[in-house]
Amino acid sequence: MLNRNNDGDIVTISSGDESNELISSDIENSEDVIRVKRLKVEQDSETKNSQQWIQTYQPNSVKDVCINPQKLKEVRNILDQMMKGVTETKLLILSGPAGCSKSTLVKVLANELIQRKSPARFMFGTSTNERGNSYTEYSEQSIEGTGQSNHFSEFLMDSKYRTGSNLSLILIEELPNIYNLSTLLNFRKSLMEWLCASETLPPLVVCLSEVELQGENKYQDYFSIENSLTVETLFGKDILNRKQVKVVRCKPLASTFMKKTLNNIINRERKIFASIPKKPVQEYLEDIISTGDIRSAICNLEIWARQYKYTKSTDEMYREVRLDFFHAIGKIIFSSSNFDTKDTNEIDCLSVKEVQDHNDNVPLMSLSLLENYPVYNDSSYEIRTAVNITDYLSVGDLLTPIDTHGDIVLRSTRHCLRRANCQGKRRHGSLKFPRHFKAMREYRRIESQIKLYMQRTGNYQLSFDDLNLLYGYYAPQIYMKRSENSIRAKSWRLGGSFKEIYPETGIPMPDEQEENNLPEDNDSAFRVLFEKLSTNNCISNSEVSDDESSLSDPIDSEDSDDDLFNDSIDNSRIGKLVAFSRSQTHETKGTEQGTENSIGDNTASDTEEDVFSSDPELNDIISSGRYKI
DNA sequence: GCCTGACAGTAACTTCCCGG
DNA sequence: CCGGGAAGTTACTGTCAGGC
Repeated sequence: MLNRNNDGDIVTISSGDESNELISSDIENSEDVIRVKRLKVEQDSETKNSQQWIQTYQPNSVKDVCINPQKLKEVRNILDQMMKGVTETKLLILSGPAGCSKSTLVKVLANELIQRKSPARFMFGTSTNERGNSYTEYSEQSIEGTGQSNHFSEFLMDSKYRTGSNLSLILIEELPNIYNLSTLLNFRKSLMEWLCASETLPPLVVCLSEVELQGENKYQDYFSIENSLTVETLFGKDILNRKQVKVVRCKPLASTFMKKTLNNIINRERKIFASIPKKPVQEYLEDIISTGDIRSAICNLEIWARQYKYTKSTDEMYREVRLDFFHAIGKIIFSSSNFDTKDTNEIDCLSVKEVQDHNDNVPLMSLSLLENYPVYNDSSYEIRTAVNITDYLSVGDLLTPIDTHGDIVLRSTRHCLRRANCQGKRRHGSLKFPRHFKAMREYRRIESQIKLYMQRTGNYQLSFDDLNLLYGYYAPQIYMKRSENSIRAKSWRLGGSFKEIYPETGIPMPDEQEENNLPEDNDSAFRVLFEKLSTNNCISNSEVSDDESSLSDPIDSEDSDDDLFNDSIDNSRIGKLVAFSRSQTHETKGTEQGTENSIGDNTASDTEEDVFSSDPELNDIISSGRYKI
């Protein structure tokens, strides 16, 4: 109802939508009510805007919790029995990765079960604070004036009396400093006392986000709470073996449940998502859903959606760059259809000008024209035309330092094709992607895989080159070699699964499904691989397919959907890779060792390396500064 | 002795169907 | 359209036998 403060302003009104209906009709039109309504709307709007989605969409009921229904059912049954006192279970341990809705589920279930048990307590409760009494959460700051190691035991002592009409679920999400031995022992001792107590106790739940810690020694030779915070290392076998303890293990959330929750948020935030095309939203959803962490997924989705209109998806920009680029090639090869009404010379001039206005990457344009001029009339023209085009492209290449070299390349190609002696109706083949694009796509794909792998394993110390070498080259070798260091690696790896690697073949690329199948843990293969890298740096099979058909694809709809396609050349990285490859090649030649066990034909690959390292054209490109290193 | 693949069992996930 | 349940699928783990 309405109250007034000393100034006569209305300051409170019953919360909830129903409250508005309670306002009597005789004051419906008064200024006060209008003012109150406006204030309430503004406050709600401000509160909502200032809150993060993770707070706004925090589940209030069990049906809103993003979790496997079977898991929900299991936990609900256990908690229900604990609250009714019909089970011997006194401690429920919920373990699993972060963001799998463990603690949210417990809090919501506590509200539901205790509310059902004693509804009178909640009849007059209107604020979330009052409703929060259904669970009591441990916090290191919750008890003042107590030594740190006694925090927890004091908390449990106080919690013992939260039974009967004062019933509360005791939730431990925040742990005391269990890395201090005496605190850990006190923690276990307090729990053991709780389990052995004869009196009726409130339900005690510990939510543990299991983590594998990565210290300086990332190859863990031992298993302890210092490197693995798990149910076993935290509680110890004495507690876990007791019949009063129940452990429920949760897995990362399945995509179906996360998709449902996130789509619900997208629906409710339709104002923000209205300006974002559906496709990037769905692509981003798939990306964040794969983590199995609903909390970080909601946070990431919010940041992504709010920033989208300013930054846009980089993938989309790449696509636009690519499409513009291929339109430009088409305008040079076939001339632009925009000027069909004009005479031929004018069409050519305008086509070239249009391309020049929008593309300044002349070397890439030259390369693309070189690969695509044969599609004009399916190469059915005099050989002289082809010779002239390649000559002009070469001249344009030589004249790179001159500003007008792009003009020469474009005009001469258009000029030659315009004068090509073609009989009958002209028929054209499909334009092809330059191998540069294909190579960049592969480069970015591997790079993103490595970044993901580094994120997952926490191995930030190793460089991109190191990881590429480790997982693209040494891992399959070590695996295939039946030595004492052989490792049976079942998990995901760069370059494809091991079962697809054969001694006589190169390293296959992972297929689309496998790309998403990332490893959960850092496997011990890293150790052997790292040692291998530091003692035996050599590359013998860095094969690059020269098969033009494999590198140049016709433009089709399938390629248009390729998100990883990108024209951005990271010159510094290319320079580093070239320098790295060369240094490895020289080392290999100098030491003539370490390649006995390498995959494939060493002679052939060595020859390729020699050709690569002594390529005068490449030297010229690098020394002329066209690829700045 | 080690590696590998086949097989079985289990748990979790996905899909489909049905009723409200 | 949504929720619940059943059935099918997938992933993971452990065991065992055969090959090197």
